[in-house]
Amino acid sequence: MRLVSDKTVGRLSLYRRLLSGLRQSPAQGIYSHELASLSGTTSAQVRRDLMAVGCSGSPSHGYDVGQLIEAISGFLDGSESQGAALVGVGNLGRAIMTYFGGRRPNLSIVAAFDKDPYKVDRVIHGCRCHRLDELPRVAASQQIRIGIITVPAEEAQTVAELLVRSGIRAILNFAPLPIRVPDAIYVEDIDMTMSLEKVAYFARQRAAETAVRP
Amino acid sequence: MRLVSDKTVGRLSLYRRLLSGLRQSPAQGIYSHELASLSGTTSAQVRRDLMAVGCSGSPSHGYDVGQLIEAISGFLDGSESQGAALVGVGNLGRAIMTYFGGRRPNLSIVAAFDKDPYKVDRVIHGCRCHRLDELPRVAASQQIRIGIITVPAEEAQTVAELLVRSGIRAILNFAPLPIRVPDAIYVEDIDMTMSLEKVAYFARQRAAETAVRP
DNA sequence: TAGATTGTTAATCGATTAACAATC
DNA sequence: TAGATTGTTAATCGATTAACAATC
Repeated sequence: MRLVSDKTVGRLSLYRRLLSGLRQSPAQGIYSHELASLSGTTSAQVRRDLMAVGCSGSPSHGYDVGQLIEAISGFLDGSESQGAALVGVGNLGRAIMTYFGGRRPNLSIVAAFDKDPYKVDRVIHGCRCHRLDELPRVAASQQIRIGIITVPAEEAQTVAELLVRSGIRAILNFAPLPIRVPDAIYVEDIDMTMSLEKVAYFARQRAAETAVRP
Repeated sequence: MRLVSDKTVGRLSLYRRLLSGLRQSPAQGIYSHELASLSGTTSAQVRRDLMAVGCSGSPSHGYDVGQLIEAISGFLDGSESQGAALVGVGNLGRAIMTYFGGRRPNLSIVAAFDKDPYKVDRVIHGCRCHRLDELPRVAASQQIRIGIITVPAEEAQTVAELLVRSGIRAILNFAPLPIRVPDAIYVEDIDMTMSLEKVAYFARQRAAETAVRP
């Protein structure tokens, strides 16, 4: 399979969800401009992304919806299912566990970790909560390669290093500070504080712009 | 104030948090490469961002930390405080409310909304939960210009349109589908499903790379 | 056929990076 | 002074956009 960019992978994830939600007959087609309109991109962008996963359409019928879903799934999911480890069973951590709870068979949170002894050994949303120092053992035994960090900022770096030592290859980081890991580890940051402050900035800016208009 | 890009605003938000966490003497300086190392960017990037908010440093002492925090705050926060409205008081919504609860006096969630009558009129994390149809009235009376969407995907578009009708200027969207709003409205998407699927993809890819190595 | 869409190449755009004189 | 950093301009890079022949 060809090498694709970070952004393309993200758009493919969105395309799949949009296509799955269509609920039209399997044989029906969809044009690139239709998918572009749904996903908020351009039709050229859509065609390029779909080409990257080996999909081709026809000028008369566009792309086959069922075939697209299958191709994107084959590209994103691979052959075997993947489990993720979540570290930090606070309010946010529990919400994330619920959010991803039993969504997809190919990708789910299979183990949670916390340093708080009161949370250990409880089952939250069908997922066992372990002691933090059991991470290497559990990650190895369950072949976990994905880590999710939902601990406070000051603990994020320590947890990141523990995840890396436990054999994790990619991290979804919710802590509001960047973590430093080896280049071989993929990190995706979700910095909600940054996002809210950006929104606040542009809300003020747009409001000022409108106020100036005659 | 000069016009800055979306990304610069995000980085400034991060710089401020990093600088606030330093806890060094107010008179002490910081070099661009130090801030770059903390934030995961380059020193040239840092200098360009700081120039955008009118900060200048000296070759001998770098940038004054206190002055930087003040300049970035002046740029991001503006003169008056802003309140945000959160729509969708589910697991994720409540976690977000806790997360941003009483953080900053300049920016906080001041009202929550849900269509579920059992949630209405309760106070969650010091924040009153209103009926969804009260959004226009509450937003107008409290001059709310920021909206946060934490409802399920299928309700996101309806809620987005209600927010726009209520005078909101910028939206933080947690729903896993893009929302369609007028160009004048700023939208920041946090698509956690996309992020997790990206992480899963690269975890698999990186694992495969390592496996191939001799 | 006519008309719209696909696949692919060339052009554009913006952001990042490199370079370097000015500064402390 | 010498050495490192700043501020600013030029070069590079990558991604997006435009263009257009091939296709149905």
